[in-house]
Amino acid sequence: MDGFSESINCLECKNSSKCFRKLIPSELEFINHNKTHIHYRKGENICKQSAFASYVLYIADGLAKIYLESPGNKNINVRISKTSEFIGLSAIFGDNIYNYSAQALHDSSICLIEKGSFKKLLYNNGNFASEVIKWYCEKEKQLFNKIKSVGHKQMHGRLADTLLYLCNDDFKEDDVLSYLNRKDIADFSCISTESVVRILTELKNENIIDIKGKEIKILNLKLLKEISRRG
Amino acid sequence: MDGFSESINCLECKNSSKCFRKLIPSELEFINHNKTHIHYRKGENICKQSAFASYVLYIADGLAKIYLESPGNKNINVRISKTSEFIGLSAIFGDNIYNYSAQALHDSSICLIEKGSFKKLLYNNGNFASEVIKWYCEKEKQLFNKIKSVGHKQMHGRLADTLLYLCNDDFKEDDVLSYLNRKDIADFSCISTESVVRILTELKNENIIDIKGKEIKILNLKLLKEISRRG
DNA sequence: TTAGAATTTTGAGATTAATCAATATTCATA
DNA sequence: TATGAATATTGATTAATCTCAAAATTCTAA
Repeated sequence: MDGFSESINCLECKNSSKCFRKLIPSELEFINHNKTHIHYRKGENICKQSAFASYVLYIADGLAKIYLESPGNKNINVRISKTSEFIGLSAIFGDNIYNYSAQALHDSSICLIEKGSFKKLLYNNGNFASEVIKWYCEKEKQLFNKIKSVGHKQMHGRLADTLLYLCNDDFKEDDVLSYLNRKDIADFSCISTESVVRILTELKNENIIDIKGKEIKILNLKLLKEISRRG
Repeated sequence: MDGFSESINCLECKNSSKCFRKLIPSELEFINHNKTHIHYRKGENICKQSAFASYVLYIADGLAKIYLESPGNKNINVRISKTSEFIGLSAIFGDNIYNYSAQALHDSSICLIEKGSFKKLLYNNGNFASEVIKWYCEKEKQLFNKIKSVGHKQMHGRLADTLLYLCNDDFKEDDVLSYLNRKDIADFSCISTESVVRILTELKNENIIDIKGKEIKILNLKLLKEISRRG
């Protein structure tokens, strides 16, 4: 890791999450004194599944791939997290380890907030804690969708889900696909890389998507959604 | 639904969750005035995925199957929830609908807590909110495990995961399997009912489990865990 | 107790998707 | 820009799993 510390003040942070906006200045000051700030280069691991977790991570500015590791290099990509999102929040109350790994998709600046301090704020500020709960609600919903996709849909439906996720409006500005290869798309869909390639070609031939290298454009959203729905 | 209201006082509730123990008496009194209490018979739906959610549900006494519904009667069983657990917590902040369905496995008594009131308590009591976050942490971890299981493991590994879950010590007193049929086990593992039957027979022949009707006993835990690990 | 319904079990065949191997293309960098 | 490495693509084969059908068993309610 090639990280270096910078002194960025939480009170002046431009990329404050909704959560942090619920904090009063003295609380922000408190966070500010209990965090460090690290720069990660593209491709570096921001956190590793099963590693001891002393910090809650916060993407001050960046883009990260969140994934689960299983024996035999069988990864599952869970989501892409961007600026103003948390990584490893569950470390606060859980087993003290990260439940997933995160990798910087491009150079990213990450805040490491000391776990105990974060916890203290949650106890003292229900408003702040409520925002964190809100965040969990959203993520839980995403995970249910993933389970539905991977649990019962066949390849075409799964890949459609992945494409719909990655080409989602939330990522419009982020050019997410340019940082992902076919194996990444496969790991999102839980199918083999070869199958991804084959189905992408099919979808292209049917004019449902357009492919130029890494770039993928959805041409027929309605049909793609139908493929997702049918599974 | 054959529900009937009872007047059970939250301040005297024997099955209070860890969360509720963080509330002060006036807050419990507040909850008490903003909840109703309903009795569900075995097999009845406690909530339905996509239904409008005005309440957070709390299992005062009971056992429930939590599952995701997909088009074509393809259900996925997510977990078994028991006394002192919440159902539909995410309804508080999400789309105002339940993300999953819940069915009473035996006669169960459920508290319906008005959503707005629950929210108010979260805002005002960070201690309470923190317990809710803790609960989410646990559930998130379970969902990640499910994704790992269903995402890349083959039938044997998935079924092993299901058996390990259902025969878990947490359910020792609950006799969970007696309320589930082969289709339920299949829906937990995301494989076909026929495959479940076949693999159960294999596992029995290899003396890894013992089967007597619905009852399943794990004879060789180490080996079953190995099957789960190998996928 | 018994008939009918529902569930479980077994087998065979069809389908889906992974794996392996070979080739083509792209990328990074010397 | 030339070269090797990494990634992407294609095809053939193999393996995994589902589906369908039928039989056996268990459950339910008259």
